[in-house]
This record gives sequence, C-alpha cells and structure tokens, in this order.
Amino acid sequence: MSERRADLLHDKIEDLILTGDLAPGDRLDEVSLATRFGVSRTPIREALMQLAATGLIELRPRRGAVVAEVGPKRMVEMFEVMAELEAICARLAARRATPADEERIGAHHRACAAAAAASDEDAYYYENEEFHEAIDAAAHQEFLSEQTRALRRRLKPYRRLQLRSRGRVRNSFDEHEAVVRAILAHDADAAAEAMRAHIVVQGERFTDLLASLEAPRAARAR
Amino acid sequence: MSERRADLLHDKIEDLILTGDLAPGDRLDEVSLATRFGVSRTPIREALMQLAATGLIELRPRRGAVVAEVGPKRMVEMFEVMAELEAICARLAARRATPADEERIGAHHRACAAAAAASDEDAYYYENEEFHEAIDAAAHQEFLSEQTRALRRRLKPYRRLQLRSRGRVRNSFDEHEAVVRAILAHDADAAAEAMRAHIVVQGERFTDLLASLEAPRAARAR
DNA sequence: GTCAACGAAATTGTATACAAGGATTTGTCT
DNA sequence: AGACAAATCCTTGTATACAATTTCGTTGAC
Repeated sequence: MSERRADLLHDKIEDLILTGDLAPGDRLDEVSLATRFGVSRTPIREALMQLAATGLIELRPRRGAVVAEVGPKRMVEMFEVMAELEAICARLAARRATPADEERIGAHHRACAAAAAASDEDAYYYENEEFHEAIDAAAHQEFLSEQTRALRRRLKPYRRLQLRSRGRVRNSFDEHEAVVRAILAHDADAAAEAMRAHIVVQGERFTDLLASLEAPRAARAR
Repeated sequence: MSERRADLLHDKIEDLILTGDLAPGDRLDEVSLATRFGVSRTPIREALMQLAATGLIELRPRRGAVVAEVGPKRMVEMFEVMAELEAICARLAARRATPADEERIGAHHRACAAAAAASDEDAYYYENEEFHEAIDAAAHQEFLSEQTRALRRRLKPYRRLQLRSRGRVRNSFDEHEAVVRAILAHDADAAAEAMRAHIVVQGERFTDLLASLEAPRAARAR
C-alpha cells in the first residue's frame, strides 16, 4: 500500500488528465511531456505504462498513448462494479467492525454532517472519501480494500462533479446515515444494500453523470 | 481487451513466475533477465512495471523487483473477491443471457463433462476457463468482465494446482451444473449463490490451497 | 570475537543516441 | 481537381552510456 512517493511523475501526468487539462482522446506525446517536466523520455514512458495499467490512458503499439475515452456505457459499468465492491465492504464491515472501526466511521460521518450543514462541497468531498475508506478498513479485507481504492481513485473526478449537482450532498449524507445505522446494527444485508443504493447510478443521477462526462471537454477550447 | 501480442516479454517473465521457475521472494535482476532474453534492460524494465501493476511482482524503489510473496491470508482474500466478482457475473448472466450465450455456456459445460468423464485434468482445466469466460460474456458487462478476467489470470496457477486435488474435478463439475441450471432458469439469486459457493475457499479446500502455496517452492532446489 | 565504519562493486534510475515503423505531405497522373 | 503513390518527417521502441544509491565485503578497533 505504499504507492511509492518517488513516482511523482505518474501523479503529475494523472493530474493533467484528472483536471481536464488533457481531454479524453488527446494524444500524449512523449517528448512534449518530457520537456514539460524537464526530464528525459525514459521516466515519462514508465509513468505512461503505469497509467495504462490503471486504465486511465490507452497505449497503442507504435502509435503512442491517448487519454482513454470513457463513454457513458462504460462509465455506468464502472459505477456498477464500484457499487458492488463497496457493498461487499459494507457487508463485511457490518460483520467485522471493531469498536475502534465504528468510532472512526462515526467520526467521519459526523464530519460529513458538518460539511453538509455548512454547504461546503469541497469539505464534504474530502470527508466523503475518508468515510468510505473507514468502511473499507472496517471490512478487514486487505485485497478487497486495495481493489476498491483503485477503482475509487479511477472514478474520483466523476464523483466530484456529481456532488456539484443540486441537492446531491444532502442526499448523499442521508444515504450515509442509512449505511452507518446498518453497520452499527451489524445488519450485513442492510449495510450492503444501503451502500449499493448509495453508489449505483440510476434515475436522475444518470443525467448528472452524462453532464459530468461532457463538462471537462466543454470547458476546453476545441 | 487487446492485450497486445507484441508484448511477449511480459508473458515470458510471467511464465517464469507462474511455472515456479522464479519463486516468491526471488529477486528479478534486470541484467540477468536482459541477457537471458537477449534484449537490453529497457524493455525488461517496462515488462517489470507492467507485472508490478498486476501485483505479480513488487517494485521497491532503488532496490529492485521481487516476486510478490502471497501468504495464505492474502490468497484467501483474493479468492474471496474472485468469488464475489464471479457471483455478480453469474447473477447478471441469469438475467441477461441471450439464447446464443446460453448455447455457448452449455457447450463448454458439456465439454467439461467430457473432460471430467475422461478424468483428463488438463482438458478440464482448459474447458473450465472457457466455461467461466462464457458466463462473463453472458453478463454483458464489459468492465466487470475485464476485472474478473484480470483476477482470474492472477489466480490461475493456484486454481490449476487446486484441481489436482482428489475428487476436485468431480465436485467442480457438479457445482458447474448448479450454476448452469440457475442461469438457464433465469434465477439470478441462485446463480450468484451457486457461483460464489463454487469459487470460495472453505473447508478442506483451504488445506488444498495451503498445499498449493507450498508446492511451487518445494519443487525447487533451495 | 564481534561490531562498526569505510570502500568497492553491483544494481537501479536517467539520459541520449540510434533504429524502425507510421503519418503526413508533396508530386504526379488520370 | 481529385486521387493515389512515394518520399520525408516525426514518433515510438530499443540499446547503450552515465550517474546515483544501495549492498556487500573487508579492515580496523574495541
């Protein structure tokens, strides 16, 4: 779980994509990136391959790398898998959470409450992450946590944009409430179901998602 | 899903590990690998990074790569996640399988039957893979299929060794039978449960797994 | 005899040079 | 004028050279 700090190049390029500086479909020229970051092509190539492994970019042999195009279909699929993974985490957490785990979950839940009350979306966004990670940890399943965190990281930018939609923070918090109650009651099925409902993309959330898919490229000069 | 064929170096090194030629904990020296495969260090490094991304090896900054040590705890966790992923596939397959999907699943199931009847473990191993992939495909969830295939690939060597244990092929086939019936009956819950039971490590299967963890390194000269 | 410190060798990380394969542009022919 | 073909340029893939860090061995002192 160390995610070696040394590899800041990986994160820098990732940021370029996550912030929308590089839009889906854009080519990632090795020499441009190399000159931009003041290094040679070698470390750039290594960073690109790592990013390709996570699915953020696509490597076409002899034809360079492009930012992965994520269509609505695939995006919904990713959220669907995410919902299942987090539901399993919640189920296990309901069964295996220690008092210390429960305390941590509760603390982050209260922090979410504060952020929601203050309508501080950025704070809520941050505490929301912590809340979900606390539940991951309470599941006491290292491998599952790693997979979940990896996918959560992959979906990060879309989640952030989703929270911007009207009333989403309030709804999100209410859903958290249901999850917390189920976990504290050690009701595994209820916890899983509440978490799945919290993550899954359905109804009006789908249109929010579509908007978030268009937003980054609309924000760019074309 | 192309898994570019050009990258045979990746597969070659992977084979070295999967066949037990390189045991968990062994260091992967870049120059040794380079001379062994008759290439320079550059492509070796790239292959190593890809392998690190899949979790097969571990990259310690400035200290080289080692074959990932997979303890019993982590192994059980991986099978646990695998069971959940495959269960979701089965659930979706029960709901969304087309007649063509059902035919494919049936065909591979019958091929498994033939292999089991002939006590041909290698043939069963192969057809078992095909059977599971057919169910993946029937789920019609591309992203889920990718994740499932990736993890299945990661667990491949352990599965193979598991099948070697006595009576496992017969049991495996009976479990397949239950999965197929549930899918054909479009009973999503039953399909998920049957699949989960098929994959999950429990009871005597756990001891088989422990044996499979020791087998590769015992086979080596130490 | 053991431990520590210094040094040398080996190994990883980075840069640069070279080779090979696409993509683009230009020129010619219809 | 449009389309096809060929040649050039640009980009990726690979090799090699160099720098930096770690590790192992040796030597010395306690």
